[in-house]
Amino acid sequence: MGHDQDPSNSGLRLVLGLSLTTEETTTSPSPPTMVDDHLCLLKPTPMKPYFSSFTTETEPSLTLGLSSTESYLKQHVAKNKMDWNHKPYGEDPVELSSHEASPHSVASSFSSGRVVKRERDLSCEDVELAEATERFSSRVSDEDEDGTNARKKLRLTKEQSTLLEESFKQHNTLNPKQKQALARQLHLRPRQVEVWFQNRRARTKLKQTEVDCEFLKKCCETLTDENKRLKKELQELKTLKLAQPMYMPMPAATLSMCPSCDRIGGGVSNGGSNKSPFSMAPKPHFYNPFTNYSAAC
DNA sequence: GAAGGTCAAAGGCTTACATCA
DNA sequence: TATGATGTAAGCCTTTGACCT
Repeated sequence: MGHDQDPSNSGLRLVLGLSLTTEETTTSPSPPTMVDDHLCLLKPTPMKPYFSSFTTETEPSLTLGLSSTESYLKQHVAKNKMDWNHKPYGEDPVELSSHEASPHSVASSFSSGRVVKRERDLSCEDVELAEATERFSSRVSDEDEDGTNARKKLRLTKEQSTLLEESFKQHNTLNPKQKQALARQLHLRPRQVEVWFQNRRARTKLKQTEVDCEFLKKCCETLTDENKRLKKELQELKTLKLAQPMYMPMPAATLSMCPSCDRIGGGVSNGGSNKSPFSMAPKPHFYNPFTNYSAAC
C-alpha cells in the first residue's frame, strides 16, 4: 500500500512555522483539509480546533501535508459540486477556516457539513438543504457579540427541555424533517436538537446499564447465598454419610440427576467408576452459575 | 476558590447504503 | 449481472469544556 515508496517522492510536506493570522484565515477560506491519505495540515493544538485559527496572535504550528493536496481538493470539490471560493453556505469564514484549523475537524466537517446529500429520504431535500446550511452556519453562533470565539455553554430552557423530552418519548431518533420541525419549534439549530437526542440516548443507555448492573448484583448475591446454603447442605450430608454404619440405598424418588454432569445426587457416585459408594468425587467440580445447573455438583 | 457533577458539543469511529467502474 | 472500491449519512462512544452547586 505504498509503504515502500521513496519518501522523497511521497509528496508529503512537513512545515514547522507560525500559524496564520486571523486575517489570513478569514479572508482566504481554504478548502478543507483531508484526512487519511490526504491529510495536509496538522497543528499541535488539537483542542479548540475552531478557535485556534481565530487567534490574533501567532503561534507555533506544525504542518504535515501533501504537495498534491490542492489538486486533490480541486477534484474533490468538483466531484462534490462544491465551490469553496464563493462560501456556499452562510458566508461563514469561521466554518471555512475551521477546516484549516484542525485535521480532526476535517472528516467531521466534511461529513457533518453534508453539503452534498444523497439522502435516502429524498422527500426531505429542502430540509436537508436547510440543515446543511445550518450546519455550516451553526458555528457562527459560537462567536460572541464582541467577536471572540469562546465556546458558550447552552442551557436549554425548561420549555425546550420539556418539549424535547416529550418528543423523545414518542421516538428516540429523529428523521431530518422531524429534526427540522422540532428545531424550528424550539428556536434551536437542528444540530442542537440532534446532539440533544444523541446525549439523551446515551443517558438512557447509561441508566439502563445501571439498572442491569443492579440486577446482576442482586443475582450474584442470591447465587452466593444459594451456594453457601448448598455447601452447608453438602457438608451435612457428608457428615450424615460418615455417621451411617452401612450403605443404605436411598429411595428412587429422592434421587435426582444433575443435567450438567449426569451425576446422580444423593450420594451415588458418577459412572460407577468408584468402587465405594461412599467415596467422594475424584476431582474438584467447580460451580459456574451460568453453565452449571446445580451448585451442589 | 477548589472540587465535583451535569450536560451541550466536538471529534473519531463504525456501519449501512448508494454509486460507479 | 456480480463484485469490489469509494463516498456519504447517521449513529454511537469518548472526551472536552462551560457552568453550576
